[in-house]
Amino acid sequence: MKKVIVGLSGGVDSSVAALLLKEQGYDVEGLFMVNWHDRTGTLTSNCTWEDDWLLAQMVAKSIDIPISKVDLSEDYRTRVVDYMFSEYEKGRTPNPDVLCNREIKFDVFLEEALKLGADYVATGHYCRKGEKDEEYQLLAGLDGNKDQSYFLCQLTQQQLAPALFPIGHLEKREVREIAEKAALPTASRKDSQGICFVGKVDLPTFLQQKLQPRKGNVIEIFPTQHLFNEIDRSKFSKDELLKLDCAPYDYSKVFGKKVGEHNGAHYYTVGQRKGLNIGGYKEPLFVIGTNVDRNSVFVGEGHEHPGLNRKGLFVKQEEIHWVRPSQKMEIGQERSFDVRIRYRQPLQKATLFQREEGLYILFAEKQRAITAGQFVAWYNGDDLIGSGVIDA
RNA sequence: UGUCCCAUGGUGUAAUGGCAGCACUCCGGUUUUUGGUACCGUCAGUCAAGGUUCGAGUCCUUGUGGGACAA
Repeated sequence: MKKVIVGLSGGVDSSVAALLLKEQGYDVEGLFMVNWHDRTGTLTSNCTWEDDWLLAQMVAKSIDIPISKVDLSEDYRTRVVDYMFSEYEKGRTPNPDVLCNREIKFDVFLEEALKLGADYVATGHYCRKGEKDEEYQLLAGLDGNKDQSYFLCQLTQQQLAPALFPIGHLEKREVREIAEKAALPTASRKDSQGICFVGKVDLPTFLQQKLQPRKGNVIEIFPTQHLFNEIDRSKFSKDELLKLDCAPYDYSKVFGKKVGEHNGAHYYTVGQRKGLNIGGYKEPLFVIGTNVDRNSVFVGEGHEHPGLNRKGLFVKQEEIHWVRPSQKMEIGQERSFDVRIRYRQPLQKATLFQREEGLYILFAEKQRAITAGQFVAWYNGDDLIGSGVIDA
């Protein structure tokens, strides 16, 4: 009998994953991860890992599987949280949960599970595993509303090999129903939110552990800025145009009007509306850029501000990751994909251009708030082909 | 100093003498395994003192504060 170790989190999804595997006849064991002890800046003070551990144990008992726990908080701190601070410090906006999957759940945790003699490792992610062209596929979950493949966009073939996603073909509603029928103690437990294992935090407060507040100016950039003028496209080569279309605007050298003050540019991210403390406008102000060296936050009025909507983005060569190595593009090649730049975003038509320095991604429609440090993932329909960190 | 104009939530603005409304901000909530977005909701105002009127944000007087022109 094949042995599967399930990452039981104390939530409904991993509970049902374990239950289904058990019903399918696997030798199932639960393994609970402790990744975070600190509560600094946490909003849900009553929601600590102890509660989750208790729930996970109750679930294990309920479906009659052994369970143990493993403390990975050391790795979580160095490989997820430190990365988070360092990215914010550089003025970029990281995605800790993508890192958590790559570095913890499908790395350290996976190793632990294999040490315990597991043939497979399962999680409660809404995504599916397939096989094609002699490699594993990471497929979107069938519940289009819950699809979590985006969070696994950095996994490798080696990480995918022992993985099982028992609930990827189900709708959230069905998962809850299964949990209810089996009377699992997690059946009606609220879905988790916020940074996984840390929870919902007030980000500026959380970041203040490492990043000191520093007063700086909020500067409004007007949509009439010459920066936004259409260029004469006949004067440039195709590759020059590609670079221009995929480059961010540089606001630090153009005229802008000081409209307020902030406590540190590194606390802000592109597309952000709340927290600027500036009123009196007809339409809301959005952050359209930050500069941590000058400690400036650049804002623009309204959803349609040209600085907020861009045609393309760039991923550095060393940041490109192919979930499906067979699909890797050659230098000079261009291909169409379905792309998203954030969780739950409907897939966007885009063309990828592989160049020596990296990947240029040009969208059919302008994209709102393209953010450095976030992940871009490209799909072929359901099939997550690759991903990378947005450089700019 | 003379004349004129203005004063409404934190901000920007509406209201023939007849229930002070809208937008932005803030705060709270919903959605969301990242940040962010979106959606819903609450709080909050007629510069001060008198007067006219059934009734004043609105008209009159004075004061206070700001702006413009004049020298």
